[in-house]
Amino acid sequence: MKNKTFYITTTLPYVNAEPHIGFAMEIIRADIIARWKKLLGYDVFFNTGTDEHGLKIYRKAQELNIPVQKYCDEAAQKFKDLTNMLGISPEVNFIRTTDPHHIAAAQEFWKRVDKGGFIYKKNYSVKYCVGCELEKTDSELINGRCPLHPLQDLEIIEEENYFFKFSVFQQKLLDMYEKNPSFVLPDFRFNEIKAFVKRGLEDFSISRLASKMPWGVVVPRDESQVMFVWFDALINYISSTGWPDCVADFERRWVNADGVVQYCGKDNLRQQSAMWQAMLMAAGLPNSKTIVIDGFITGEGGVKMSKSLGNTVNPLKIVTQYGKEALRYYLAREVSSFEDSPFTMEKFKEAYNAGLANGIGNLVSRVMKMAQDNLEAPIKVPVSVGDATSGAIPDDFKAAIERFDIHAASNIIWQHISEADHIIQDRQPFKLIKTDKVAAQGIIRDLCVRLFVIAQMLGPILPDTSGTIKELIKTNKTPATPLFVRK
RNA sequence: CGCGGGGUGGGGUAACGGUAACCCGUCAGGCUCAUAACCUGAAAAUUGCUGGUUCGAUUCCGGCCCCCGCAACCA
Repeated sequence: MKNKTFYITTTLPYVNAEPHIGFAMEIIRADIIARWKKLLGYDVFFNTGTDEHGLKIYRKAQELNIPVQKYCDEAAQKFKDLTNMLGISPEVNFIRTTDPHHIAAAQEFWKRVDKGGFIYKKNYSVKYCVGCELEKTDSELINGRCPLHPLQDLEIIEEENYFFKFSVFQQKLLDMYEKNPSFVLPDFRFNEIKAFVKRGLEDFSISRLASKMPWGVVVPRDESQVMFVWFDALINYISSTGWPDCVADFERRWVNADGVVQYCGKDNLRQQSAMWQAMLMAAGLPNSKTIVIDGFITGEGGVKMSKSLGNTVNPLKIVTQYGKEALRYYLAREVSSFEDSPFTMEKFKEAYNAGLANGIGNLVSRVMKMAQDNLEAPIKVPVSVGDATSGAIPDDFKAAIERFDIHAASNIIWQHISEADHIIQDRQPFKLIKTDKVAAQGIIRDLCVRLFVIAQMLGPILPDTSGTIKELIKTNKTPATPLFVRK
């Protein structure tokens, strides 16, 4: 029998800035789901990568006075390194929008959309601030003026661009939403995008003049234009599967997959759940199946993180200080699955001590010490540790993770940890062993089984810790050093 | 009347028609298998304000106040 397949992707971070905690959260969550599905026996295709075209990157490289490609190569390497540092599944697919295959795919995609009659040319006027030397959008302006240079009049630059007929997809999108009642999660985000589409859609420009900004995918049959970075970047979700060359892979990984999940932050709601879906429709390709929207990690007091406020958090620094499992723990358990959540180093340390050092770490030490000293042999554990259907994993945990509520799923694990601590306190096997060895051994074996179940659930979230615990149970050893040293 | 999210003990969150649960912190006690860990108990919330529905609302409805995103090409 052929394995069921599952597709999951993050958005591709734009390489004009250092990796930030928000993206770390997104990719860790996607990884948790990917690992979970793998545990269930799915053939999982897990995609991430880097978005490398566009004006901002072009300018950034110019500022640094290095070739754009070189800048992108270095930046992409940084994000690749990040995936290792965060303990992301090693088999993750890493796509770069500058990969030749992706570029070819983007051009093929364009051709199909064009063939369908959804691309046309028209004048596009850009508001340009000479002071900033940047194009400005209306939302950036205050009273129609650049807030940084309010005395200067904005220049209006007219250029001819290609546009995508987004407007004609309003009803098709609404119909698609209707047919897929959980297309966007959580539901309040789904409502938001529905309301947005109902208000009416405007066509958007999808190219730029190559003479002004050459760093992009060349438009087929018109070398004077390059694709606007959004358009090309979104296509990665299918070019990564092999489309259009390997149709078989595309069909297996995307078209016929049992799940096609796109994880993204709330700032990406429109792009993922409306624009990209319309683009797929225009190219005659099947839609995604689920879009999961994360909240933001904020600074103290719910304030937005920003460099100017100095409240940003570097995920690599945390990994260096506390380890990747600690960061994964925090992002899974302490951060709301769908709403904004604050982050401070103080909170992080508290959570680390409470959940990891005092929680799972301490429990492993106390249970395995008793087991090592009082059991003649390791307990028998389910042979196939990867078999999540064996009944070892509680149903409520399964349900929570299946609805992408990683926070709730994590809480269930820690309930089990607390329960085990209570059992030790109430039944005192360490004392009972002196008077009724058989009974005490029974309790200790039961505790080992409970610990094994906990390790099973921990698998997708803290893969290393899960493996370590299982190994200790199998060899009936207490850890030589604490799993998580108290900080 | 642009759209959406939120206001719950000192901090962070949960619940959701029947007087509030959890984590951190504080205080007192217990245990000794364990990482100054673990367990028990205590102090601490009129659940933003205000009307209404109801036998009963934190939970439903209306009004108001405040905070935060988004408001289209911000990749």
